[in-house]
Amino acid sequence: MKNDIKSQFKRLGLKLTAQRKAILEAFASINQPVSIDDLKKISSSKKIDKVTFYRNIDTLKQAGLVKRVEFMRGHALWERADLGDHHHLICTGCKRVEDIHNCNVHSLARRAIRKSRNFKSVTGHSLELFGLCRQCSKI
Amino acid sequence: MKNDIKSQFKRLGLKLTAQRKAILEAFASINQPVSIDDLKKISSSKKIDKVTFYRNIDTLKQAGLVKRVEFMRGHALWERADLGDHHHLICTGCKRVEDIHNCNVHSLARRAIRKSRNFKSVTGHSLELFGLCRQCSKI
DNA sequence: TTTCTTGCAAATTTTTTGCAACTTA
DNA sequence: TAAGTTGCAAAAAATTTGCAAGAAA
Repeated sequence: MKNDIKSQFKRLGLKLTAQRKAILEAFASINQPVSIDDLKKISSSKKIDKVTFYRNIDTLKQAGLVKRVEFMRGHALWERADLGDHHHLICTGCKRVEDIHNCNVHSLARRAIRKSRNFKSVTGHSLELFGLCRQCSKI
Repeated sequence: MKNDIKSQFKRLGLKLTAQRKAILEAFASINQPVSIDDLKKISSSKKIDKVTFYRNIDTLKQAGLVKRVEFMRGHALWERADLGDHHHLICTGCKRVEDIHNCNVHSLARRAIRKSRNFKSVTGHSLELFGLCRQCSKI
């Protein structure tokens, strides 16, 4: 069972179009969470309609290839799901983003479930730290 | 230095209007994060314009009286800031929300700052766990 | 009576939907 | 060719802005 994008797409009954290639390339070209608008800019040479981005992001999300992250910005941001479980330090000044690794949210999630009467399982989580980078904290 | 809302408002040069009272009452009447629309419904007897909600939520946020929480819903949710540092278990099925207490994000934040070359301080955080409640996991 | 707030209308921004034309497999 | 995908137009949803009338201190 191959695991490259092409096989993965085939398995899901998804067709590998030029637009999808461009979107995957856009994700591959940047390792920061991106908005629909960022994606549109990155692949601006291809003239892809914004609706196509919305629809494909949704498809990629269903397929488990991208994840949504929330930076309290009023619009969704997305990043590749194959970057491993990690979180972010986000500068509220300049919007700079740095990845954080090795935060064991899973043990925390297990404990939350154990303590809860109403919840049965945790299927996802979101952990983001907001702060100031060195430059912005000087201002 | 009194700390009731009235004094707090005065200190900030904010006027205590009927609309603001209604919004604070709406927040007090429910201990779940609420959207602008929820607030509008809760205080529907008062006929407050939606713009007034947006503007006052912003004011209350600046004043540190409410906090934004992100449940990946495509719109902002808000909750009182005086409920103590806690997080949420959110059912992706029925949208039920349960508070989680005693998650020490602060030590995690300290460690992230210590490890980072670029970041100086953490000023806020967001930790949400998504999952299924007992009822929704049966379906 | 000065300053801050509100409501209304309108604009912006973000996301979704319908449908005919077009690709991919 | 059949099934899935795209672009365009339009709608819906979420949020912001300008301004004159109104309320609070």
